[in-house]
Amino acid sequence: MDWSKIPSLHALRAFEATSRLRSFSKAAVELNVTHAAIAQHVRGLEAEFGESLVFRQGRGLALTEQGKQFAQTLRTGFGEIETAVHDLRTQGETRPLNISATPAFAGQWLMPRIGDFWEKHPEILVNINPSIQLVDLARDRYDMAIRYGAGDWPNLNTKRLLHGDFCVVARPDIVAGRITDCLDDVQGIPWLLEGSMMERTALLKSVGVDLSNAQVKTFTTNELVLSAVHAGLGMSLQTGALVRSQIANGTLQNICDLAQDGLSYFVVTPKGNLHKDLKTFENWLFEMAR
Amino acid sequence: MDWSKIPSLHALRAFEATSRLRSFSKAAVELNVTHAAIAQHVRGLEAEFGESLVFRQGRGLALTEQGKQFAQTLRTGFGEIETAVHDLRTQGETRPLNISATPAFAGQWLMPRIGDFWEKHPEILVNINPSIQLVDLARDRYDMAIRYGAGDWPNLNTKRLLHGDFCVVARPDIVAGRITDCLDDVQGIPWLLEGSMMERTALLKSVGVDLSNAQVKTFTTNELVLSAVHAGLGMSLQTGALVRSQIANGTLQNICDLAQDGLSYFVVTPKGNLHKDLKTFENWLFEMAR
DNA sequence: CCAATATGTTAGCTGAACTTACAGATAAAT
DNA sequence: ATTTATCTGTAAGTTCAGCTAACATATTGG
Repeated sequence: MDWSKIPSLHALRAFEATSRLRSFSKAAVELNVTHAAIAQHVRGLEAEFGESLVFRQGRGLALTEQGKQFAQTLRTGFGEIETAVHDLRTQGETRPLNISATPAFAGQWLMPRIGDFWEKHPEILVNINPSIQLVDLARDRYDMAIRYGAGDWPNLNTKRLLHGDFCVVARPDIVAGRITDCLDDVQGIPWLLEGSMMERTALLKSVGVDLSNAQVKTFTTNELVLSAVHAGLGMSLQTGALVRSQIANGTLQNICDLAQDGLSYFVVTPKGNLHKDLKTFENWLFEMAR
Repeated sequence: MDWSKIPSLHALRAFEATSRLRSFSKAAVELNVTHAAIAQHVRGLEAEFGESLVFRQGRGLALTEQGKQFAQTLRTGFGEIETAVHDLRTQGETRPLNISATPAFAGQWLMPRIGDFWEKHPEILVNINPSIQLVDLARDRYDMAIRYGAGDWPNLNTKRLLHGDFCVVARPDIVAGRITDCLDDVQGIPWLLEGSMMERTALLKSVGVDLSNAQVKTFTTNELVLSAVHAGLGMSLQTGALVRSQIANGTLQNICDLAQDGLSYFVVTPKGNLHKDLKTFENWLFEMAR
């Protein structure tokens, strides 16, 4: 497109408005400038083209034949531009943020804090969907996912939110009187585990816990696991970040930290198109994680 | 059209070029600005809409889904604008100026000076058509007429070019030795007149000249009248403006001024559509008339 | 590993776009 | 016929949107 042959867009707009309203003064009102600005633009176009576009008719203006044809095509052009802008604005109307998160994260970390976000941003709706699966952000129309892993998912933006350190917790009275570091002094206390957490059983094995010689109870969700822990039915392996506040307020006892480099909670967003409120929510997540 | 809801046209243009070329740098070249200007415009649009429109992809850019749709409609709009400009330019290609003038004006005043116009504006072609009739400018496709009269022709623009004062002239030797003001001392010198000039005979009668008692010779055109005057065959009534230069250089003697209010030579142009070179020619005419 | 090419970003500059102020033309009201 | 209202015409002066300059960072090709 050879823009060097096209006059000022402001001038073309001034002429288009003039032609539609048959008046410099009315065009000035529509464009929020003075009639002098409009007149200068239109006369400038006439000078540039070497053609009359408008002429005086009584108190108002009329268009020459060339002016009429010119204005008609310009109006179509500016009309398309207006349509494009309108369509984009309509499309950008508020729809909720769709967030996918692991159930543990959603239940243990996010939901307890979400009240703070609602208070700070009442205008932003957030849908939180607990899922243990890696959702396809584009296909399933998620704006963000909180994932646990190494962070190397292709074609996605990833930012580490929380380190994935594990710890073993139990209700304090269950381990009362036992003085020992880590797992040496918890023989006989049942293990409470989530059935699908193969990684966690692997982790326990790697630090010497022989689950085949231990009393193990499994549940379908980590929520149930945590309910059983709170009920004093045993001890459980949990990610530190999720239970940090309960350790802090004394409802749970941290028996043992089990650091595991490389696996963390990540904020995952799609490349390209981003929800207009995504950055706001993301900033809030990192603020809460500090 | 609510322009307050439409962002900067410069920004929309920057985005359109970016989307078509997939590059800030290439868009900058097309628009003859720096890549920084383009980047600022596009990011400004994203901020205003609260939507991502482009994202980085390696060294270049890609469009989001919304960006693609937005760009498509904008391209149509700017395409129409380009078409409008191109059509107007094509239409305005040079054609000659068509000028109608009275034969006397054309022959005595305009043609002697036209060389100056040709020299100053070799690119402008001018067709000069001598006619004693009032041409219909629109119907007969004249861009301008030089008319003699009161100037009150309806639906036309009129500007007085030359005052219509008359004078009586003769070759200097024809009146040598006679010392008198105006017509008292020219008894016996023949009158040389153009056959169709009823107004002039009426003017002479109104100042006391009795043509029925005088020697009168008539010719078909004013050119022939002036040739006879230059040949020393008599005296003639002429419009002062047409013979002023010959009086000044001494080839003719001004015997008498006969002022006649209200009738003058006018530049007459149509309302509405004007030839692109008309103003240039008109300005030159008034320059010559000073 | 280095060079080339592209985008990101901010401080500072400037001329296109505009305003101001008045004049002139035309139509409506008195 | 005169006055008032409304519109365009125009030139001098003002201003900030649009831009450049300069440097940083990211990505790709050699």
